[in-house]
Amino acid sequence: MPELKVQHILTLAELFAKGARYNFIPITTSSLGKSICKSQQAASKHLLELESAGCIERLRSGQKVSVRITTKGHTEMSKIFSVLKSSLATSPSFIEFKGTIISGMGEGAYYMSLKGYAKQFKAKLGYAPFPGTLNVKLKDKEFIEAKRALDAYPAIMINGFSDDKRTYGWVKCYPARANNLVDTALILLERTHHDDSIIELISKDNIKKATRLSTGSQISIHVPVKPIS
Amino acid sequence: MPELKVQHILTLAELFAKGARYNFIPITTSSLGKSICKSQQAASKHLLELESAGCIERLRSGQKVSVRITTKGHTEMSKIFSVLKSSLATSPSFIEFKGTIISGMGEGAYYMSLKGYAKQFKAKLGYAPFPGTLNVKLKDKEFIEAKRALDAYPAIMINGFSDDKRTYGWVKCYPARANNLVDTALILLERTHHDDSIIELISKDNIKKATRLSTGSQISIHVPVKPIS
DNA sequence: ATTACTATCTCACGAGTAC
DNA sequence: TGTACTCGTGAGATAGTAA
Repeated sequence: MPELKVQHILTLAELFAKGARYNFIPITTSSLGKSICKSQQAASKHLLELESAGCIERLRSGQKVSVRITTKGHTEMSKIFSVLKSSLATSPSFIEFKGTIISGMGEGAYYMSLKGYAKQFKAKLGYAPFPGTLNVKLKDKEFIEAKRALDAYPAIMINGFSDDKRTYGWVKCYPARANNLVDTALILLERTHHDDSIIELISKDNIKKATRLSTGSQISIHVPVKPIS
Repeated sequence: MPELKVQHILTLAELFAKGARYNFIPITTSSLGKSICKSQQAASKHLLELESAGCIERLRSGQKVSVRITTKGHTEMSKIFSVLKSSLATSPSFIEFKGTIISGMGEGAYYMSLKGYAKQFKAKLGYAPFPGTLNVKLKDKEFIEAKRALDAYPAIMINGFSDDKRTYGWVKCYPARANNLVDTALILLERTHHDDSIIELISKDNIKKATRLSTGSQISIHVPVKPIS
């Protein structure tokens, strides 16, 4: 944590902006006050405090006062800057879901086996999924929100299609890893009868077997995403 | 000026660092308090204020609370960031001197005409200077400091030499522009009898004539320098 | 015009505590 | 455990003013 007082940050930034890093810059406390949206008195105090903190130097020639930022002032500012920089640079490399396995498997199997989907899965995911989806009831609102967030990320699109009877909606696939053990894909469906708190997973093999999990078990799903710039 | 309160900057930065930009992150006010070196109460208030400012959203699931930074929060943070960024990026492209022309011209002429200097001037500056230097009395301490600052920048070096009688010191030349009118060079001498408050200028032609200035006139000298990274 | 002192006010913070 | 209230203290701000 930088030792620069937070309320001095913008004042020091203003001095930098005025070019006071490398030369003594003539400045009045009232103009500085206006720049930082504070009173003349506040600006005066800031300068006094920055000076005694060793962040700036002042030169007086009679009435006029000039200010220059010291190396320490520069260092302190850089510290703050890099804290903010690294903060803003943070972007997720994955989105995590936690929940409980619920029944499922029945209806999903029907869809997975439809040729219109199966062919695309094979082509785009590299495998024909085990016939059936694993349904997971999300534990918390937080994960329901995460599901919405995930929706904004690019996915592998499985297109919808029609047969004689009806039309089938698209499916968005997000390759993921369940319990850090099994490769799977989280799927978002164009049309679903599930509520928001349920997500579905598909996999090459039977996930329940592979993870030795059964209905009621806790499961965590780790979905890698490309950081948004 | 950003509307984010300054004391919230580090708190928001901490939330960013925890990854709260893209997902709801579970966080307790006491852990947040520790992170920002404040009390649990302060952290709680910061969150309340950031929330009502529209910078964050909170989700409660019973006991647990999760926080996510909104687009506005991101925007506000970015504003602060770019203020600091542009401030720190500021570096001088020139150093300015202001002063009064004083006599001079006499002694300087002698040195300028010495072959040991004249040859180097011709080779390194591209011209043989008008025989004589223009002496400028700096107006303020600020400019005396600027002179010291200038000394740290790379210059065109005119080497010292010896003849039968004595040795002559080096001369550092900084190409400059006087009154935004005449190309000149500010010179710093290894040995000088002048005090700190006087600088000397050389030029291809007679500066006084070119600028129509005479002893006692105000003059400003603009010395371009390469920004320090 | 300046800077910076004193007095006053506001509000940020921490302590204690209810829920 | 949590969050967030009230309240007291003091830092940080402004107003007025001296130099």
